[in-house]
Amino acid sequence: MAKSPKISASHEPGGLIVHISGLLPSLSPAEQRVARLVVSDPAAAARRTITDLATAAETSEATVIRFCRSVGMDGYPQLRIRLAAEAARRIEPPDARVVGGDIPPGADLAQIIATIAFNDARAVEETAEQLDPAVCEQVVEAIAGAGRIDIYGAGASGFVASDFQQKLHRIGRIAFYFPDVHTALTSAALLGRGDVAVGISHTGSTSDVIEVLEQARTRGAVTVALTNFPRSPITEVADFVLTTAARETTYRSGATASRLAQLTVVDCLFVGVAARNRSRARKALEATAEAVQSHRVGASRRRA
Amino acid sequence: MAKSPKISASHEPGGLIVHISGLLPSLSPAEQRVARLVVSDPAAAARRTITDLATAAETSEATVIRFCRSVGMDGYPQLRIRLAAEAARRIEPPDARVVGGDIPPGADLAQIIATIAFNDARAVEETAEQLDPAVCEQVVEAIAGAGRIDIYGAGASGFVASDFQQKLHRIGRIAFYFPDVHTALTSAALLGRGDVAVGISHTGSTSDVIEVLEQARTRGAVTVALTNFPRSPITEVADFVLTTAARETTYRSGATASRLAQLTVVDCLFVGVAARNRSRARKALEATAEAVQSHRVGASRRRA
DNA sequence: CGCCCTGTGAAAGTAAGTTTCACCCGTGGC
DNA sequence: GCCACGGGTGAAACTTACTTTCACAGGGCG
Repeated sequence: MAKSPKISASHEPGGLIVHISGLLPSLSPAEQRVARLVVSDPAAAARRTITDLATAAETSEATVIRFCRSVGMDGYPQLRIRLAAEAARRIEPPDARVVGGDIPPGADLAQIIATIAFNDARAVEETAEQLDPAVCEQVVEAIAGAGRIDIYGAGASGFVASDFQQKLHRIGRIAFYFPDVHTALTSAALLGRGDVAVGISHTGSTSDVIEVLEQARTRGAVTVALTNFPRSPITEVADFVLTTAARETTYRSGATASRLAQLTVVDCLFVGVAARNRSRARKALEATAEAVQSHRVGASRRRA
Repeated sequence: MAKSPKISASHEPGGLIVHISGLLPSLSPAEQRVARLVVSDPAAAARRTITDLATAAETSEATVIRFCRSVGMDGYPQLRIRLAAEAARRIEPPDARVVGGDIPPGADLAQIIATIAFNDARAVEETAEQLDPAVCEQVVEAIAGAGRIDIYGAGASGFVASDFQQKLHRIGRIAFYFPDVHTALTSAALLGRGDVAVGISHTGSTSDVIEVLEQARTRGAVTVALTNFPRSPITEVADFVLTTAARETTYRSGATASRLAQLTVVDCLFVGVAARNRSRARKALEATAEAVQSHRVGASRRRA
């Protein structure tokens, strides 16, 4: 009854390595040698061929196979991939990323990259988490049914505004973005019921944007604010408020996290609007995609 | 040894899957079928034998081997264990989120938001993981020491280019961005040794950008490419190649993920450059921050 | 003393992975 | 329009890795 016929069948929950070291004493001497090698460096073992491992354990391939069966594997290849998986899992303590923190003066580039990426990704995730789908829904509806959409944003938020404008345009919505305050004011004055005005401001305190949004509101347009600060002035002139969740580290990070968060929100709105009218949006997108195709080189393969 | 003399050598630190999806468009059709299978379910692929995988991809074993070589592996067994390791690391299938996938037609807004945020955050994370700090370092050095920096980008990548320009400008570097090809070409022609040209193109196949970058290179400038595809044409005219890792879902997502990834890279470079000269950058940033302060309302509290 | 039983490796056998090669097909020159 | 060319491909030959078989060595026990 002893060992040859699969001992613990297929159930080694705690992890393969643990499992193996657990039944190490019940193995035959030659198998134990194999087991010790495997346990001491699973990753290395996974890289070896069966012959290689057998030699290292001073035994034959047959014994290695027997070992595989003893620990519940079908054969050597299976052991190998399980080992690789195991080894991969038991590494990487995600080191000391400074959550939302500053970047230490002596940091090398790899650290900087890790920190930035971590914060950026967090901003995106957290923004999505706290986004209110109900509000989004209403905004989407307003945009989808709008006669015209004006988008305002200054400085860094201007990029986002412009991006949003371009996106909406590509799916056939009539959208405008104005880099200039005066032009924007003029445009806002021409809005009316059934139109939508979107103001983007990270701080929520950019007077230009607030002013324009206010103008739009008095004209009867639905106003939407996108800001990081739920109680900032801009929210007072907005019918709907969408917030980002970027804990802007310091000025050093160039405010990219907030930008990413804004873009994510814009993307959600965009997809929401596009989803309202699948076929039309699809057609429009395909047409615009085709239009730029001619500016690509190497049409043969690298079409992506 | 004829055709595939290791292109991107041995550096796919971020993760094999990411690496493969980046390479995907540069693969031959049959190899692409294999790649897609592997990317869509690495764990399953790791369990298959080469014949099995070949059959599933409707191709021959030979092609699978070719695929292995194309992505930098020695052979199939190596791919297998790497895949297993990879699959193990990326734990937990985060519920029904369609990783890199499309958004189902019937999805409600909450689902859409979750999917988008997930993919966006992933793009940022994976991009950071696969960024080569050594290359970044060199690029940072070049930019930090450059007499002048030209940044090129068309369409969506233009926003990123513009953002980069603005960032560099804010820390006192002489940087330009040209929305127009002809102006850009003119500018490139005026570059020389000690200058840096950065070309941004998600596909890496935007002829305008490639052309301009090439021009810059012949003039003796250091050329840097930022693209999602490590083997795209743009890499041929670049001294340094930085890649993003956005598995662009469909056109529906409006290519935001790739934008975010690009911005993250730009942010890293920016912070890297800024870190090179802390005090000067700090002073410049403070000065520019002050300059826009007057456009804020409610100065008392919301200083952020 | 000899029997059986376990552990073992050599060798044979099978399956997996790899290389070679000829074919196809699209491209570009003549 | 023809032909040479070269990349992409799979069939088949080949090599290596894995698995099984088998014979034998040693040790306990009747």
